[in-house]
Amino acid sequence: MASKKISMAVIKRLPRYHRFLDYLLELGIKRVSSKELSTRMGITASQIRQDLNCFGGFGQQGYGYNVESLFSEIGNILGINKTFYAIIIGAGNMGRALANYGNFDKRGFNIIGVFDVNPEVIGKKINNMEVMSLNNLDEFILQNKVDIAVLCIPYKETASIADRVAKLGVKGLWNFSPMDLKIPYDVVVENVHLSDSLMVLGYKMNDRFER
Amino acid sequence: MASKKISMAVIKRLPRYHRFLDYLLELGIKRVSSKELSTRMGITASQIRQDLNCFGGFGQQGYGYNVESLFSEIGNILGINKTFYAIIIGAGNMGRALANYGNFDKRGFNIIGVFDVNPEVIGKKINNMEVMSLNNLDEFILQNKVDIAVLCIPYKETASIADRVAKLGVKGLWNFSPMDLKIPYDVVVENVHLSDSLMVLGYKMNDRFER
DNA sequence: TAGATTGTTAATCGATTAACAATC
DNA sequence: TAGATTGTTAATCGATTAACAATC
Repeated sequence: MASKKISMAVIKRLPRYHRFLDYLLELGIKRVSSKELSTRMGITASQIRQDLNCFGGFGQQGYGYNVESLFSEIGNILGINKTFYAIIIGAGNMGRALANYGNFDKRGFNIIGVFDVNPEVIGKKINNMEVMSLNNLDEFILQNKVDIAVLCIPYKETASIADRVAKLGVKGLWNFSPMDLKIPYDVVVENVHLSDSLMVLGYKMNDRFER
Repeated sequence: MASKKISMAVIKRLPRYHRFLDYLLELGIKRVSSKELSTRMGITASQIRQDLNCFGGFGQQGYGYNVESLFSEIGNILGINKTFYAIIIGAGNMGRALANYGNFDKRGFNIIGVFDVNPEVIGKKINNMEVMSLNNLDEFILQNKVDIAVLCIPYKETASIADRVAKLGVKGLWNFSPMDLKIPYDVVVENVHLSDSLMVLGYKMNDRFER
C-alpha cells in the first residue's frame, strides 16, 4: 500500500467523499454510481473514478459502488481505524476549543495532554485534562506515545517548539500558527492558516462584489 | 481591477507572500528579489514573478521589489484596508475561540455580534459581546451592515442557517461546519474543514511512516 | 556602461476531462 | 442477453517552470 505516489489534489478530496458517503449511509442508500456522486457533489464523474482508482477498483461495472464498502475503504485509506495520540500545545482560544471538541476521537485522534506556559492556566482542567506546564513537555513526550503535536502557540514560539517536539520523536504537526514551518526532521506538517483563509474570503468578496 | 480572471492557486499564495513580507519588514529589510524570496520561501522565482504580474508590475528591473510597497500592494489586493462586518453564529467551542481571537480586527474584519440557540449561553458575554438569541438574527442583520456570517454550528443546522442569512443579504460565509455548502444565492463561501485537514494529516503520516 | 533582475513568452509538466472497451 | 457503469487510456486544459529580451 501507499506505493505509487498519489497527488495531494486527490488526497484532499478523500475526506469529502468520506463525508458524503457517510451522509448517504445515514439516508440508507446502498449503492451509488459515479454519475450520481458527480451531480450531487459537483465533481465530474470522470474525476471521481480516477480518484478512486488510485487506490483500487472499489466499484463494479454496471452497478456502481456499494456505499458502505466504499465508505469503509476510504476510511481505511485515511487511516481512520488507526489511533493517533496527540497533545495540544498552547491552551489559548484555539487550543481550548480543540481540546473541548470531542469529534476528533471518533476519527481515531486521542488527545492525551494539554500544555501551556501561563501559570494561571496550568493546573486548570479542560475537558477533564489538567493543563500541564510546558516545562514538563519533554518528559511527557518521552514517557508517553505522542504521534502528533497540535501547535496553538504564538508566531514567535512556533518554530522553536516545533523543533523541540520533532527532536523528541513526534511525527506529525498540526499547526495553527501563521508560521510556515520548515523543519529539518522527518516530520509531517499540516497547516491550518485561519487568517489566510479569511483573507482569501475577503479577496473573493471584493472580487465578486467589486466593493 | 479584478478584471482578468485570476486562478485560486495564485490567490491562495498571496497571504503567504503578505506574511513573509511583513516578516522582512520587521527585520528592516528594504528590498528583495524574486530569487531571494524563492530560496527563503521555497517557491520558484518564476512562480513568484508570474503571481505578482497577475496584478501589475510591482518590481523594477535590476533592482527587485521594494518590500514595503510590495507588502502594501498585496494588502490592497487582499482588501485588508477595507472593513468587513461579521457575525458569529454558534457560540460553541469554535465560535467562542473565534470571538475571542483579536487578530482578525487587524485585518479589517470586525465582529459585531455573536448568536446562539442555547438559553444558558444567551446573554453571557464573550469578548465584551453579549451572546444574542438566534431568534433575533434576522432583525439584527436587517438593522446592521453584516457582510460575513461565520458559521460555527452543527452539521444539521448549517444548510438552513446559511440559506437564511444569504436571503437576508449576507455576502460571505466563513464556514467551519463539515457541510459542503451549495447555495443558490450570490454568496461567497470559504470553508474551513478542520477534520478534513486532520484526516489529511493522518493520511500523510500513514503514508510516510508506513504504520 | 555593465550587471542585475524584472516582465513576459514559450516549453513542460501535471491534473482534469473525455472517450470507450471491458465486464458485471 | 442488453443495459449500465466501471476501469483505464487518450486528449485537453491549466498551472508551473524555463528562458530571454527589455530595462532599470
